[in-house]
This record gives sequence, structure tokens and C-alpha cells, in this order.
Amino acid sequence: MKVQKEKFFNFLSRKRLKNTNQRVVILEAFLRQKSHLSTEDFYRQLRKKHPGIGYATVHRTLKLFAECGIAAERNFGDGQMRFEVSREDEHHDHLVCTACSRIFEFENQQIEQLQREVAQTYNFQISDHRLELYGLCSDCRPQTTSAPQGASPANL
Amino acid sequence: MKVQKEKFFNFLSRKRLKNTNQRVVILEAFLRQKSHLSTEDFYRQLRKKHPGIGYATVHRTLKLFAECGIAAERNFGDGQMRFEVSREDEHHDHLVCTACSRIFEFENQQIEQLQREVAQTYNFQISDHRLELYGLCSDCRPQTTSAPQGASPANL
DNA sequence: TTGTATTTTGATTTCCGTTTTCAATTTCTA
DNA sequence: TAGAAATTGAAAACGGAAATCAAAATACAA
Ligand SMILES: [Mn+2]
Ligand SMILES: [Mn+2]
Ligand SMILES: [Zn+2]
Ligand SMILES: [Zn+2]
Repeated sequence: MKVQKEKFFNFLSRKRLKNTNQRVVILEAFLRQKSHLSTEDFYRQLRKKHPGIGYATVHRTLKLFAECGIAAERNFGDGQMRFEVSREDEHHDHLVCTACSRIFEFENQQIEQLQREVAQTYNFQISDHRLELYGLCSDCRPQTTSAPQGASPANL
Repeated sequence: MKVQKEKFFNFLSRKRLKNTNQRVVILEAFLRQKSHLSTEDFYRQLRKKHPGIGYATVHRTLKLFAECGIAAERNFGDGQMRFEVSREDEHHDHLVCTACSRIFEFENQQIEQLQREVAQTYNFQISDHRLELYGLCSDCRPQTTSAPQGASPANL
């Protein structure tokens, strides 16, 4: 997390932005918080310890994090913007459970490579992508384990 | 387009919904319209020929199309819901140009297969997925064709 | 240290696409 | 054709994101 802090403070001075108490507090809370929180959820967490900080400031600061590159904005289809810490080197995509809303992360280099190939055939210059798999996680799907090895009775 | 019409009318009677003039008009316009239109854009097109039909009805009917399966809802990150005709058998993903907003469609069975494999390792039951590649289309990227084979002068 | 120009803050308002409301109208069935 | 039930369209409500603005905080030169 040291890296992200430095990166943000560099960003601030590069952009001639001011290093305020609120920004420091929000930064540290953000780096500690669990991933994929909506602005609202994050704000609610934060206000427990820091009731003085306003929603607008939280919102603006999260946007700054995204601009600076230490946060990734996510959008899983409910109308909520979500944020997670993003690392320089790492990239991942998501499995989203439509029942319990849990989110699982995965990385698949073959898929990434195939995406690049697709783009190439269209002479398209990729700057970003999103891949999300929606469905039921192992806890939420009907019969989690031990699918019958006999005849499964024709699924529809 | 015959298929979609039948499918929708079957859906209506199955659900005990009424077959109104507006629904027929909207259905036919939708099947004729170009893809990835927002509700607003579609409504504006429609009202030229059918000024009497209200936005609410258009919105509700597009949702019905989606529920019935003849339309796919899309969301390319601008805060607009978009719709396109969806066919029983076909599936595709999208390349979205961040400069001119044009949208290109592609299909890649290898990626689809790898997605299934990812899901399997998480014991996750996929019901849907979205894959979008964002960037610059061939018309919008800096030097479209004939990249210099000599030294390219350090981009950035 | 000031002084001061500049930025930031937080309460509030505005925005904007989506969805709901509700009385009037239309559809469907018996 | 009557009457129950669904639909319509104008308008209002909704919800999250973003903008507004006066007061406060910050940075920095003198
Ligand atoms: Mn993630
Ligand atoms: Mn498409
Ligand atoms: Zn689940
Ligand atoms: Zn383009």
C-alpha cells in the first residue's frame, strides 16, 4: 500500500493539488477497505470514524484515486459505481453472483491474448476492457457438488 | 424478423398480456431500427411517424422485449441503456470506440470456451456474460495504416 | 511568521436517465 | 355488448452522480 500512497501524493503535487487531511484519511481508509464497495457503502464505513467528512468529498476523492491510477472504477450492472484498489502490474476480471452478489476475481492470460488478437483483426487499439461472468456461485447454485453421474434429466 | 414477432406474440399470450396497437408499432420499429440505440434515441426516431406514443410506453415495451428474449439490453458505460435485436442462436461481444462511439461486433468461440473453463474452476454457473473492448477504432487511431517500419519516434 | 491567492470542503441543489403513478382509455372474454 | 382487467401517456418520483457556492484550509512568497 506504500506504493499507492506515494503514487497519490506524487499525483497531487504534479497536478498542483493540495494535500488535505480529508484526502489522507480517505486514502488510508480506501487502502484498508475491502474491494468493490460503492461510494455510498464506503462513505458509510468511513463516517463511523470520521463523521465530519462529507459525501461530496468522498466522491471527489475516489474519482481522484481513479484518475491517478490507484483505484479502478467498476460497474456491475446495478446502477452503482464501485471502486477497488488497483495495482500497477495486476489486472483481473470478475465473476458476479446474481444471487448473493459476491464477487470473485480471476485472471486468464489466454483470454487476454485472444482479446488482443480480436482487436488486431479490426485494427482496433484497445485501451481498456471489461469482462464479467454473471451467474450463480458455488454456494448459490442449486446442487453445488456431486452432480449425478447417471442420466441428468434433460435440462429444459 | 418473423421469428421475433412470433416469439413476442407468444410471450404476450403466455403472460396474458394484451396485444395493443402501440406494442405492434414499437415491435416493428424496433426490428427495423439499427442496433445499440438508447431508449431516448429510439423514442425520438419512433415519434416522427407515431407522435402519439409516449416515452413510458416505449420504455416499458423495450423492457418487455428484453424479458421475452427478442431484445438484448446493453450498457457501454455511458449512463444509457441500449437495446439491440437478439437472435435465439447468436451471441456476440463488442468493440467500443471511445472516440467516435461506433460499435463493432465480434464473436470468438475460443474466448467463450475459456470463459466456461474459468467458471468451472470456480464451480460457478454462468447465466450471462459481458465482454467489451474499449479503445480507438481503425478510423480514429493516430496512424491507421502503414506504421513506419523504421524507428518509430518513441510514443510518449 | 504573516498575507494572500488558490484550492478544498461539505451541505445542498441540480442533473439526468429510469421507473412509477394514476386517471382515462383500450382490450378481451364471456 | 358489458364489465373486468390491462394498458396508455403525461407527469411526478426516484436514485445516484455531479455541480454549486460560501466558508475554511492550504501553500507559498515576502
Ligand atoms: Mn476486482
Ligand atoms: Mn451488438
Ligand atoms: Zn452466490
Ligand atoms: Zn472510432
